[in-house]
Amino acid sequence: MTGLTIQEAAEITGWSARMLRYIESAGLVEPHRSVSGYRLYGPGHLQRLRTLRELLEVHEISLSDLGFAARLQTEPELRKAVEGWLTSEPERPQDVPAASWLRWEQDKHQKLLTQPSSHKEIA
Amino acid sequence: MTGLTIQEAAEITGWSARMLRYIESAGLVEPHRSVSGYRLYGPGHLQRLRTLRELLEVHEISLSDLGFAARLQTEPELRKAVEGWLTSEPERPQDVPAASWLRWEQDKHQKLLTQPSSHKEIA
DNA sequence: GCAAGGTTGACACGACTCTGCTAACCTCGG
DNA sequence: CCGAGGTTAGCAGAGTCGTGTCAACCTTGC
Repeated sequence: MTGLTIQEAAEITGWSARMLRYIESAGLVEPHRSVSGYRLYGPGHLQRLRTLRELLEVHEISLSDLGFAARLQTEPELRKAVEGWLTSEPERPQDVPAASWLRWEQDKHQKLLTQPSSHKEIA
Repeated sequence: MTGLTIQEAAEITGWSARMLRYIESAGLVEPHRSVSGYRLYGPGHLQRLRTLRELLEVHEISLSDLGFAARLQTEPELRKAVEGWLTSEPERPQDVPAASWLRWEQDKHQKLLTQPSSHKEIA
């Protein structure tokens, strides 16, 4: 009783049990384990799972994106390199109206949303 | 002569012509165009392409990652949301030793490196 | 005017993502 | 002890990424 089982956690967070395991494999939300190996989700985990859902849906990002964001936070080298590259304008600043890659980045998620995923009560 | 053709640019930057078009479609390096539609790469573009190469290889990131980083810079909402999520510890701070997702994020690139891509003189 | 090389569009392929499902096995509660 | 439900491992299938290649057509240089 030091946490909910994976099925319970799944039901109240809206993820499937399968996805909870996947998310764990990605290191994003890692529940405790009972002595016998059962996953035990505490309130903090549930909260984190719910906000994760929010985050991904609202901003149309992927788990990989989040993983990369994490790297950006913990690898200053990387952060500097990336920011440096992004802010150094190629030729003329007006060339890229800050919309092309944005389009691109969002298009690839656009398609994901059009496929009717079984549990996805966004509508 | 206001820029190199795609083939020339490809040769001196190490990308393939195909990839230059792909990179352009991602909005990351967009050359000028001649009246007849030929891509014209200037010194700035070449520089950007070289550093892009560096960036991706050294830090093992993808074009999508870079696209996401760009979004982070221009969408404060997103940035705040992501940073907020990442810094809110799930239960105990020691749970995730800042290595799991890092592993995960790098593993997926690890494999990419093991496949012998035709032009990739990293060795 | 013709070969070399540019343009877009499409197919293809392997690796990876996200997700469901099934199998074989372990654990818990009554 | 037995059924519900947990665990891992793996297949599967649609979609994306990175990349090559090929076709059909246009442009340039000589």
